[in-house]
Amino acid sequence: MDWQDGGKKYERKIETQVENQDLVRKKHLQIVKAASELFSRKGYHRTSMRDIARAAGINLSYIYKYITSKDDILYLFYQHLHEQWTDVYVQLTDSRDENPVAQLKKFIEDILEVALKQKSEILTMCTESRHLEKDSLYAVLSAESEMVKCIEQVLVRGQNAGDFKVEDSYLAANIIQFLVVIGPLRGWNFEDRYTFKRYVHLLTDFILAALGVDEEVEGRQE
Amino acid sequence: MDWQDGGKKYERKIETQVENQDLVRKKHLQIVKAASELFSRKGYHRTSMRDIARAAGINLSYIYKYITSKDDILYLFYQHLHEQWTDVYVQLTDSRDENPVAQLKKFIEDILEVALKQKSEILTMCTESRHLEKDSLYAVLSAESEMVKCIEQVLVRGQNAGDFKVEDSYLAANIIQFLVVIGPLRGWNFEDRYTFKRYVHLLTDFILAALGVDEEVEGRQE
Amino acid sequence: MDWQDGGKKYERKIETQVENQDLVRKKHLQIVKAASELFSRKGYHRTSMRDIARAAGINLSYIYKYITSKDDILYLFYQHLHEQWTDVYVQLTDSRDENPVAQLKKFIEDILEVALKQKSEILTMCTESRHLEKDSLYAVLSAESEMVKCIEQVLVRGQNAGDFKVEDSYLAANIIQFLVVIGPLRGWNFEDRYTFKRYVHLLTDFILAALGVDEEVEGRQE
Amino acid sequence: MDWQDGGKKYERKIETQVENQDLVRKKHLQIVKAASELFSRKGYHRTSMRDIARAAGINLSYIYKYITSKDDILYLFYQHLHEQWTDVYVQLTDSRDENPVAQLKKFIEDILEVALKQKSEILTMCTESRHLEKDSLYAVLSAESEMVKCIEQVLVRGQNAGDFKVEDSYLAANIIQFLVVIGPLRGWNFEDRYTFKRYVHLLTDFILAALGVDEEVEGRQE
DNA sequence: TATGAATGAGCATTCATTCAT
DNA sequence: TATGAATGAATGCTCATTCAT
Repeated sequence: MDWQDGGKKYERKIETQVENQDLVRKKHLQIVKAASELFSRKGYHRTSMRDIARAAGINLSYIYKYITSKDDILYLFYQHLHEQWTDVYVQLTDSRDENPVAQLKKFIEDILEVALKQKSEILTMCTESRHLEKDSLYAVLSAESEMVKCIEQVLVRGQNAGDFKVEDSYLAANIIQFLVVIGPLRGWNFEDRYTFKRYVHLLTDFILAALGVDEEVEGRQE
Repeated sequence: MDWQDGGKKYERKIETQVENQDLVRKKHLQIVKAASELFSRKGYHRTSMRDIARAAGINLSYIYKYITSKDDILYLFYQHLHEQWTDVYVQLTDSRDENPVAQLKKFIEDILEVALKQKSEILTMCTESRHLEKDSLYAVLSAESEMVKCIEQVLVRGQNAGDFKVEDSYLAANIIQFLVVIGPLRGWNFEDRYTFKRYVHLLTDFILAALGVDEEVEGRQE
Repeated sequence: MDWQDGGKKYERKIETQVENQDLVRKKHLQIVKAASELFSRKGYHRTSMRDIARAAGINLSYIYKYITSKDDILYLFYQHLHEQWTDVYVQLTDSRDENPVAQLKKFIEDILEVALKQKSEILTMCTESRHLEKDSLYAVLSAESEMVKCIEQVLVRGQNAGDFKVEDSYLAANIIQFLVVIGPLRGWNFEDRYTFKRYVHLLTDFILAALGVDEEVEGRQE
Repeated sequence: MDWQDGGKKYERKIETQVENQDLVRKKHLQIVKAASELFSRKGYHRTSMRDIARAAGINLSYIYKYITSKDDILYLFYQHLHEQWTDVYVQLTDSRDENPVAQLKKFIEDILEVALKQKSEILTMCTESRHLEKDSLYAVLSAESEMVKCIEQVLVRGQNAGDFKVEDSYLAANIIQFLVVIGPLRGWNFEDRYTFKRYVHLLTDFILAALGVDEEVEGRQE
């Protein structure tokens, strides 16, 4: 089962009072954009529905035509972030004919690029996920679990091909998934210490070394 | 500069209306113990001062003699957690005559043991830290930064001794510090998939491999 | 002045934006049927316009072409109930040549039958009437007052004929009008304690006895 | 089982955050007095917690130390009214040695006097009772049912003594209980049509006649 | 005739905090 | 040292109603 199918399976439906699906999508986007910025700046709990309504330019009560509770917005926020990740994971899954090492390198670079754009959102994503209601949380966790599976598949293939030495591919996949968000989570500003390119290089090297890949040939340097 | 001195430097003072320092310490402990459990269960924002007072067995208004705001309690919570880590970092710093590889191994094992005990607190710590007020946040971040420095020193020593191959010791130290909390952060129950011992082994191997240590001699297995 | 004329006199006009009177009647009926059920189940205030619109199958905004405010619907609800009573009162008035005792007996039986059908509506009618706006309330009260007058006329005739002994026919008429709804108001389920027939018998006896009618001849029993 | 014992059995407890029972009673009284007036004037749903707080002279949030929800206030309102009735029912029960006819007469006079004082409250009581939450409603209904039992006992005794002719004492008791509140329920202002004394006389006569008491000796008149 | 989009005012309730003693 | 009484501001959410088409 790959990411694309798996992710859909556990998707939670947001109930709306408006039928027009285009409009729903548009308003959801409007809401989620406003909320993203606010959640990232003040956190979920310190952001009031009033704040969101104002920032989204939608009347407070009217927002409730498109969602049923504040939790929906948090879930929309996750969905929105995940959507931007999907491409990268789909590509990772689709490129199964390539050399696993190259595959993984590409993936790390791509996902870090996405993560760079979502810097503050990712922090929010990680810190607020526990405040999701049960259903939403389950949907988010299962989406994440699908992503980890994608990585794991690559590791297993690489292991079989003799490219990687991994004792436990599940843990390794989790660690990798975890490491690609370390930057936003620790609040690093890449201008301060590393260029983005160097950061990608260092993190890739760390991961590949951990997977037992002998990288000495390479001499990329800034 | 080592962890013990450094940590103190940036400590934020909590202003109390009570002089007796012993009493203050005692009450703070009472408060923090109650709050830890509540924060871990419900999160910072969903925990009310009333909840804390009740759980701590201290009159709500009386609590304000020992703190000035709810944020103080969150800060106390961090202090309390960090204190339990300090020993491990102090030991890491003190054992500078040992072989860096052994030193690091010991450190990882020790810190994972502490982290295991604090499972839910660590999750809370990571998810709620951003809700600290500016001063508190700064104090916490600088404490963390000191811890990272301790790790970095070991890496540098190991690098110089030819034990480690690390291109950037700062990033590596950060990653290690980050990885030792991956378990609580992802909510892993070790009973489910790994024994604690195996988990320590796998994570240690991953890190050592990333640092270029050739571990093939070892064959620890459960 | 009799019921039919009297009732019309004080009728409050519901202003509509639609001319076609047939259509208005049709929509009003649609609305009132939906509202009846909802009011009876949840009460007036807990029933939202949205609920009514949905239940009636009419677009929410479109409803406002046929009414001007929610209060109008409550008034329509009363009108609708009263209409079902009218027949009984008209018949009571029309049968002025009969023996007053027989007349009253027939009336009680008929009105209880209607009341049985409207069980939950009657409860709603009595409990929500005070929430009518001034004009509507006045219209409803005057309609009720006409009904009481119908009963009073019978009592007066019976008194003059020596069938009844009533010191104050106005109060007696009011009491009778009041007693015929006691069942729904107290929420009695006739299956539990009485059959409907026995209930009619008991109530009729009570009223006739109060009016000084000597009923000993009769021996109706279930 | 008599009213006093029976009533207590089903009493619902209102949970407070304040221990001091005297204070609780005092505040409850303050709240209930304000609420009575407001409920009677505007009805339960149109009365906001803010209204009540303002009228009671208690800070809105502080009210919640003494109650847990708005429904509690409605229940308090019933309790408060019922308390004023209790005396009359206790007296009715205690006077079981007297002549049932006299007993009943006294009861009707007493209860009408109480009802006169509570004119608008009684209307509210009857119209809003259905909006009580389940538990509260059950408590109120069982209290009412105890009152009816008190009346029924008198009827049964009178029946056995040959004073009353009642085919079904349960229904008769219910009717009597119902009739004593007819005045407030129909919104009668006694100044308009009857003096209070005459009203008592007329209603008493109606009830006694219905119970088959031959009243012709009496000639009370205004 | 009919509809979907939109609004402002209001709701019950909770909170961190302070006052008075 | 310790407590119970009290407060103001805010929160998520709902509602009757109107607008624009």
